[in-house]
Amino acid sequence: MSAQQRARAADVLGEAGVRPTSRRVQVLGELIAERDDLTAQELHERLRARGERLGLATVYRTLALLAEEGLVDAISHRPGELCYRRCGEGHHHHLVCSDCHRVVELSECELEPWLERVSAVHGFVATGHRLEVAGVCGDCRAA
Amino acid sequence: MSAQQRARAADVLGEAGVRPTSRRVQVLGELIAERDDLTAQELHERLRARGERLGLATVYRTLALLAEEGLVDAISHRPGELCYRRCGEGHHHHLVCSDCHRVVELSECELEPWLERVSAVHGFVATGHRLEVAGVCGDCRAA
DNA sequence: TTTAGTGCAAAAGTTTTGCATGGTC
DNA sequence: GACCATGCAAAACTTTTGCACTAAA
Repeated sequence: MSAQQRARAADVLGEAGVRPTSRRVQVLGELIAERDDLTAQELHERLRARGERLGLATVYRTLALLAEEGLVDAISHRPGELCYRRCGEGHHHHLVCSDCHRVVELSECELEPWLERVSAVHGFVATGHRLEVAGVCGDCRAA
Repeated sequence: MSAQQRARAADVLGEAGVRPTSRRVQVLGELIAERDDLTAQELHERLRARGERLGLATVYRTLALLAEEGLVDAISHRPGELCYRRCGEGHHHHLVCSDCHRVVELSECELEPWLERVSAVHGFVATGHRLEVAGVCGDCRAA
């Protein structure tokens, strides 16, 4: 993680009104540097491997905070395991490669009108939805 | 769970080529009788409350088997917790009430063409998708 | 009799919590 | 000094596994 990423992470935290402690900067910075997603355990291992003596509980607490502030997305590919990713703003879904776990954001979500209509048929008012798309990316198909 | 439900559960198991043991009949019968969904723990508690001395591990093993055979659906509302439900055949999604957990099947899924198109833009080949819709049902809105 | 299923207990794995310590305003 | 964040260890919780025992084909 470069100094630039650390500075950007600190900025993001500051703008969100979250105190930019060194641990939070490290965790968010790591997610900013990562193209795909990471579990709390993976994040912890990476930072430990760099000589950081941070606790696993801190990683969990930090990720929960970042997710609550909307600074990162929590994605669940498999039950019993939450992954975190620094994503763009706004409503979107994820396209994930089953092989290499590469994540792509899909921002062109056209589901709302359909969902509202279908929900109303069953007497429901739709309040939200979660879509996860699995696929195989170009690199993995070539290999 | 009535004798009729038990008979139906045994039929369903037999048709799927799964040996209809008494435990499997009980677990599937319970899911057939339930309108919404149940966790393994809830299922275990219900059957224990009836005086059945079945193990929690058996419930997990049975549910995994039923899900693999396509006899029940595994739904994940919250990460870290799998729910099971006896659903209709074919591809569908779930509309779940955030208040009472009532589940409705949505069978009119029109996502495939859109997903294939959007995936291709990113070099992916879409292989599957999971959509969970949250909402509030009529009963809960009235209350 | 041979195989598959089950109960119980222990283990595994992830996530949360309690509490003392340390850092920050 | 007051408050928030952190490390560490223990606990909580869901799910899986090992193994002896039982039931079924």
